Amino acid sequence: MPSEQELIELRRQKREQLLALGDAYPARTSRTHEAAKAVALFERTEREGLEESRRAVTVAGRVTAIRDMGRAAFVDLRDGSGGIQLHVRRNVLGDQFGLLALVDLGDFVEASGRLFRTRHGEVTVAVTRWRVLTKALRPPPEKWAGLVDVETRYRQRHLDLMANERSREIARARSEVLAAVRRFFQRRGFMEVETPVLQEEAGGAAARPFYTHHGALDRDLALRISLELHLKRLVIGGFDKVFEIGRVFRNEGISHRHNPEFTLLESYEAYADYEDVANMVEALFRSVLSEVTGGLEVRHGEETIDLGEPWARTTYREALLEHTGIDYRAHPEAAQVRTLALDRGVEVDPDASWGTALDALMAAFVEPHLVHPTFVFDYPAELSPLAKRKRDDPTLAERFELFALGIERANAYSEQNDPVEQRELLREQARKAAGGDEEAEVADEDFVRALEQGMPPAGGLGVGIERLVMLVTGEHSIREVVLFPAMRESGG
RNA sequence: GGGCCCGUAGCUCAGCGGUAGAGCAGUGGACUUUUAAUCCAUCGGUCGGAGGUUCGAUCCCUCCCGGGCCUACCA
Repeated sequence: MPSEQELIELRRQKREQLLALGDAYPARTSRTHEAAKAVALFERTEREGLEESRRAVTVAGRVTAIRDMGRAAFVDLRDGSGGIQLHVRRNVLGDQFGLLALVDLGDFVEASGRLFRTRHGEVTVAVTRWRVLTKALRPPPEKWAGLVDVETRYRQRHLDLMANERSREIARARSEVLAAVRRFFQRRGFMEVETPVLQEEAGGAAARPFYTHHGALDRDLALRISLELHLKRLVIGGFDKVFEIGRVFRNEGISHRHNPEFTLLESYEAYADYEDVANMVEALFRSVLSEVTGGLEVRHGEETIDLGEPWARTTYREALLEHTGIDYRAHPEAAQVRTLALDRGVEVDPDASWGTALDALMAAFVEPHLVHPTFVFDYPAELSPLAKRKRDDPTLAERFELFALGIERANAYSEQNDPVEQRELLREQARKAAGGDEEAEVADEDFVRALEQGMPPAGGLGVGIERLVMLVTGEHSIREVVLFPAMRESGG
């Protein structure tokens, strides 16, 4: 019989014995204190020198260690608040001491008794009564090295969370980031909304969508790739400040920076432009960072950056010129830019457009250097079909991206609200799509029709939540900040 | 997608041509203030899968499956 099966079989037998004695899975517990609260209570009363310090408590949690000394044992318990130690003694517990033989690592138990401090100084429950709350059939990960195997950590995240404090910290940080983002927008008078995930056409970004099928309607539907087009319709409808935090899906490669589904934050503010949005982003990031970490510094490997210092501002043209010596105005043909890229060892598709080739240069030579937070303003209009053109230079769009630690963290526009121009730009994209360009955006006639109703000038923002959580936690793999990252089918 | 690396006990890892080891966990025993408890004994393996080379393969070769890092695209 395989060893794992033996381990499980032994635990099954203990479960049977527990059931014979009463229950191995009682529904009701009588916990009076979380572990951390019990310890704090003891420490407080102890400081005050009260006799009452030996207060009786009932705690409950998962057994993480058992140190058995024959007629007595120490049992470590952990609940959501932290841990506390139990001391079980034969002469105190009598018959109930025998329960120790049926308790394994990973089980949940409840224990009552007075608090005391051991010789080594640990606050401990002197157990007078205890019982099993949940019998676990599988053993927990090893206690010292913990769970290291990355694949198991991602596929069986419960084991990872059980074994690794860091994983629990990251999960909590993500939750706090989301809460802090919501507080920020709520304070500024934004309304949180929810828009459809299933759509006829997936628009608002350049990405390949996933498709699914609606049975009753017998119709294929796309999963959204952005939130943009619906949110703008809400602005048209009269909601001046809206935001959504929603899952979007992009049918592209999986990597340490890309998960096929990720959480996107988008906000739209009427009567604001991209300069206003830039100021807001700065405030947003600082607010989130200080609320979650208590400071404005971020450590990432060797690098430490201080988001409290003024953020750099440059333009697409200046940044490219500074880092590559290329002024794209001198090279208006796609073929010229492709040659420049190839000359510098950057791979570009032979039929890459002018903008795509420029972006390859940006990604290779500029972005990695943008360690301290840097706004890059005024993208080539060709790359930004949903952004308003600059009045004094129609080849540029009122768009910025924010970079920090070499990675794009935010993307924003003064939104295009001229329906005639918008329709023309989207038709151009449609022509590219028809010509086989998978990156082209899909024209959405319903959206343009809505624009014809009149959209006030508005500033829009997009932030990948995972990217923000990675910034806050200093993690460099998206899989560490997504609880259940996409994996291939398990095999081998 | 390309390059490099990895897959051995439930977990963490050694071994790298002669048929598999340690620690933790488990089991039995000693121990009533331990905390990686300690001490003694002991159980536990299709060495990711399939082929090939060889007298003999966990080890060398090929393919497949899964994973990681770097790189590319995106957010």
